[in-house]
Amino acid sequence: MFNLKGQNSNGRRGELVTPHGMLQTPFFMPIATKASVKTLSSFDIEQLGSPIVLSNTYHLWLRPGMDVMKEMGGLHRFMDWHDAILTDSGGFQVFSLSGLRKLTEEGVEFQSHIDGAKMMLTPELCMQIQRTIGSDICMVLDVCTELPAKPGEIERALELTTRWAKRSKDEFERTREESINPGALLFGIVQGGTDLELRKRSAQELVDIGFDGYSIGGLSVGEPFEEACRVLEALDSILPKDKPRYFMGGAQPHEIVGYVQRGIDMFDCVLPTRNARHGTLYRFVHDDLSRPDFYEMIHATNEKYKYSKDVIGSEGELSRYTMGYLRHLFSVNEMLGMRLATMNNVKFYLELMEKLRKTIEA
RNA sequence: GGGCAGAUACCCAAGCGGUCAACGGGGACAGACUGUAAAUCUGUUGGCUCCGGCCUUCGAAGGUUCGAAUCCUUCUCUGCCCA
Repeated sequence: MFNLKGQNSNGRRGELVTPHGMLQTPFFMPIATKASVKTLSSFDIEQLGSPIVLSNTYHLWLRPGMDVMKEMGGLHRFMDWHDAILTDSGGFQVFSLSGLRKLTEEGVEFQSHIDGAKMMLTPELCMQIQRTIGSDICMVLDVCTELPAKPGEIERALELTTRWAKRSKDEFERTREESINPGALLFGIVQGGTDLELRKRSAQELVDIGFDGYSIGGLSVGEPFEEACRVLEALDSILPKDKPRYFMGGAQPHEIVGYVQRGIDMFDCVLPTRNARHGTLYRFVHDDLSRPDFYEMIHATNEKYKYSKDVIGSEGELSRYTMGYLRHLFSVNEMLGMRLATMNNVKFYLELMEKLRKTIEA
């Protein structure tokens, strides 16, 4: 259930109720693709204050596999995570593993990137897997296309996504009662590339089917920020006001500000966690989020931090260590460096969302 | 004292007459990363540059040659073996 509490030029402010807690929107989800936010424990994420993490159907399906997931009582118990979980469907892997899959009406035939085994992921199986995982917010299996795409490809992907969305919803309802998490939500995924007419069509078809929320997929795949904004603006009047809107896969902090202004309620992105592992840290520079330079990205590995006694962050664990120490950890490839950087960046994104929520309320 | 092997850029290490400012690693430096096949990938790593080149380099000093990191001589240093 979604409760839109207010809306203005700064964005939408709401509450999303899931079986594992009520989430204040807009919010950001750290990514735990393979049942772990890389380098962090569930305890760490709790400490950092995230009420939700995102995991992945395709990856958990391959490993540990659904027999393990079933035996261990679902992902919440498996990773000892007590708050909400959203699972992506594997639709992004249609894009990122495009060399290893074949699309048919029936579903996606993946050639496992691990052992090469051929595995068929259908919209129905995708729902069953997410039910077994015990996800709170499930995604329909969609077809995420690359940009630019060959003529007709975006349209075909969109149409297939819609047909799969219908099948997904039917299967989602069919499996509700037997599920370990019957109160889970199901989101449809809007496709259509950067073609506004296709986008509107995709959204309308999904709205006709009816979902608990609407994801905007197929963005953050290389298109310019302005182009993504146009898509969001085109969708605004079609997507129901009383349902949450989820921008899949993005973005950089200043882009998130722009997307929130255009009505987005939910985000996820690998940038904070991946960048952290690669030594790039986010930090606030100004309080005014309308300034494009309200934050900076620094390379902790840079020589200029060699003798730096500045602490990494202002509070908690991060206030105990210097940039000089962090730089050292990265130079000698000590895992703690990646962990501290990840904590810093996840904290940054969570704080960004907190600031945005306050901006809307003000 | 004698014999053999070797000395190449920050380190290791190719090269054995011209296409060599010198392969490949490592290190160092810089950058990229957007629903995670990602602790990954890319670039730079002698100096100067009007970006066409120019200059100085392969232990040292001489020499041979049109031309040497590559061949010769001597020296210095290192390792191994024999006395």
